[in-house]
Amino acid sequence: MTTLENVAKLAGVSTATVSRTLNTPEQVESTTRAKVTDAIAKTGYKRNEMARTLASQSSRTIGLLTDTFSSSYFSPILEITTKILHQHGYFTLVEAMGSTPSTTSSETQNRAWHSLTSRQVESVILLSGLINDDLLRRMFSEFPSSVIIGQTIKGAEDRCVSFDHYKGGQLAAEHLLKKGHRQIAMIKGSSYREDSVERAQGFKDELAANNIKLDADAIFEGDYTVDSGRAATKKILKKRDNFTAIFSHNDDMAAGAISELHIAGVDIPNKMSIIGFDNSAIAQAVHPQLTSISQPIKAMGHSAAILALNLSKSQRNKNEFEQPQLRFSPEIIERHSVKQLNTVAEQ
Amino acid sequence: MTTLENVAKLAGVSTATVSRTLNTPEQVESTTRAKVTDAIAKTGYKRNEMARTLASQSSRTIGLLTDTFSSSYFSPILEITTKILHQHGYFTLVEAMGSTPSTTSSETQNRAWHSLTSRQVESVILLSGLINDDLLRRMFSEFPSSVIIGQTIKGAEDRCVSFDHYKGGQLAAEHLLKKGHRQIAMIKGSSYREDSVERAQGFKDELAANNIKLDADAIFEGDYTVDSGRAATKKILKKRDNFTAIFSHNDDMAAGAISELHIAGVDIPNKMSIIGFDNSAIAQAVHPQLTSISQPIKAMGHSAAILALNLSKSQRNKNEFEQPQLRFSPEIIERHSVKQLNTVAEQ
DNA sequence: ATGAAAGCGCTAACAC
DNA sequence: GTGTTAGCGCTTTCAT
Repeated sequence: MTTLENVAKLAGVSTATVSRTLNTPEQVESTTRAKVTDAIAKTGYKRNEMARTLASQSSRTIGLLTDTFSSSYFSPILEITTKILHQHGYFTLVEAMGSTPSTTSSETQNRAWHSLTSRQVESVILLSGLINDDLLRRMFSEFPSSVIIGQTIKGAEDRCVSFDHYKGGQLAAEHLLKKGHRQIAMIKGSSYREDSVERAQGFKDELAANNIKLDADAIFEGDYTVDSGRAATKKILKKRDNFTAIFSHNDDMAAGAISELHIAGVDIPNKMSIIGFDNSAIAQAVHPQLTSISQPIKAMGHSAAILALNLSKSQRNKNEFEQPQLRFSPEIIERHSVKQLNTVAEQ
Repeated sequence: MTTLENVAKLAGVSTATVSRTLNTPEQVESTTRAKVTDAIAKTGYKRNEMARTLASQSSRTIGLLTDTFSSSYFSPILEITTKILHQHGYFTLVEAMGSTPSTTSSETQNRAWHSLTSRQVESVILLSGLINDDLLRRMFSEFPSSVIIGQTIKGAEDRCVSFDHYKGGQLAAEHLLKKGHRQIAMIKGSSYREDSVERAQGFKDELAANNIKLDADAIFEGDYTVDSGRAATKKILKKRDNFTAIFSHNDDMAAGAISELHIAGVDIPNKMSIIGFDNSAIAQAVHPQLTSISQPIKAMGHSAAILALNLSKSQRNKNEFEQPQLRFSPEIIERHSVKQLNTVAEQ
């Protein structure tokens, strides 16, 4: 392991000079800079980021904390955030906390959090989803440079990147209504998730505004997996035979629904329409391709990264970033899973 | 920021003692241990892993280097490796290098590598895929404690976790043959990927062993995306009308194929059978559910993690792990996308 | 069983 | 523009 000191000796300068040519090259004369650069090349020197962190009291790293690595949000968020952070000389550290409060030991959660903070992250990006998760909120409050994607926390709105789930639900209802659907079933997500209750509420309210009531027996619960969508659909088919459309709270469950409908011989969209949520990769892979409410994940990740950078210690840098967009709106991506029903005056 | 020294003062002991009660509690008397534990609780002390790394000359962290974070392998591998590494007090650091040699600047690649090594990772798990990637191989050779998932490198077989892609190709062919198929198209992956060429070779060889030739005009190329599967399938349908089956080099492309066949009104599996590769999540989400060659990703990740741990510096630990399985075999997961053709004596 | 002290590799005043 | 030096927070001999 070559150290700064080795390089310094070889170049015939002090360690400070080597450090300078590495960090602020403009402060060192070009001739000495050349000597140093040479020595670095010869020795194959690589700086030790750990020592650097300790000495400079700044780690130039930002944590990304998710519920589970298999979440469909995780990869795109990780991709965009690392890209941006790298552009600014920052590293990313990832940890997972477990998908639900109950499923995960608080030990796991604490370990994840500790793993991040003990490594001196300057900010952490919380990938939310869990509601009632006191821990998450506590982390958010206790770590003043953390930002959160997915919910808005009172009194700290400027650290929250959020999405209008309520409006997303409305949009889904509006679309189905416009297409003439009146008998609609909903496959919702866990009641633990705030986003899911908001989606449900927006959907219900929009229907209600059009004098349509979403009956309790038209609501089915899933856990965001393909299989749970399949199971819910089985129940839907058993329950009543006059539904013409299904609103699913995510695309995976919608895919399960589609699969189950195929098996039951129900034609999509002619006998049953379906609309998903998230516009994730799977929406384009199923047949018919799924109409879905899109959440601009990448853009939200982008905002979060900028926010995190702004809040970082090392960000004593003169050039601050412009304040990024914090609130994002849904958009409907029409594909081929919703049918225009023949005009019928009333349900 | 409370430091070890603060804790030591409050407890009325030396920093060494605090350090010991943290790392080797059995070496400190229970009464003093209690004092220290108290002080730690009172101050809310969290150890600084960076300083610890520097002082102990071991980072207890292992790098995971992938081509892209959106790879379908990445999440499951990350999930299993972090789980195992955590169990042994290790952290995981992730980086992405870019998906193909051409698509990515060598700067990006070097940055990724540097990000890992400069942070003193004790081992790195390379998630392979790229062939001809000198850089990857160079990293592997230059970093004696690195391990690789996905290919076997001569002279370092004990650091390689690999999968028998050739046999996978054979298995696919054997299955199709057994089901009576003779006119078969193949959607292969990039020729840059060794795994893909092996899959193709195994497939061809098995067909040849049964006196069936896979003509050049029955081979179509994709890039592992759903869309490329769709595009390839368009070509297949245009090319000839007597294919009865398609072998796709991954499930995403197979999903694209299924989608395109649906659009073209080709019944699956009655008019066209299809078999995928990887047995990834999407295989269960499409309709009909996809028969696929499974790659035991989780098990492979497990092996890699154990291997990495064994090669780590800090692993001066007395208790070594048993040598994990290094070579994995394919398995066919039958679902509903391949039809048993009515017995026809000859093609 | 515990303490003193010397670093780990680097940065950042502060001098020159 | 460059060198000297004092740490950053911890671990780890080496004494006691």
